Amino acid sequence: MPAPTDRRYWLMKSEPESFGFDDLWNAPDRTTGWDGVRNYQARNFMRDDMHVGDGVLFYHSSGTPTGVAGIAEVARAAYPDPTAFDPRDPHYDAKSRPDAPTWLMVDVRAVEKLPQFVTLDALRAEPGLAEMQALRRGNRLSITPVTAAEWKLVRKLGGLR
DNA sequence: GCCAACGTTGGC
DNA sequence: GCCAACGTTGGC
Repeated sequence: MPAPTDRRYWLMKSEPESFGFDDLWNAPDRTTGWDGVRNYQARNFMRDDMHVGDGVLFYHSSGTPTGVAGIAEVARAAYPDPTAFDPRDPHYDAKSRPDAPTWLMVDVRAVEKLPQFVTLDALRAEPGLAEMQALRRGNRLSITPVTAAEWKLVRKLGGLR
């Protein structure tokens, strides 16, 4: 674990129809590999800024409702995403090679269930979250940084202290 | 280096 | 299903 002051926070999006927070909670070791990221900004966050122990807001996108469903953490730092090497995989990318991987992934572990699901409406209604990157208009990044203040507020909205 | 076309994301 | 927003691609 990094020192508390080094800990960073993230919001990571997943579509609950394919993999939701409950799926993570029920997974072996409550952990899964976050594969399939094919966006350079998101990759760079994983490669350059994510550390084991960082906090993760597990966000359900395209769900009913959308919002933060649970608390997770980074369980393994960035490593090559093998789905990019498999021609049969929907996330296959010929330009990513095992000797020079383009795409990376991290492992994420569920840590706490939220007593209350934090809907997108609830996030938008909170003045302290007005600047949160994931809420900015037109944002499509699947991984975005969250400040320590935003992290605390979202936890509080979810019924945690 | 510009920029139009295209594909994808994600809220509604 | 629609569509705004945005990243990527590729012709020039």
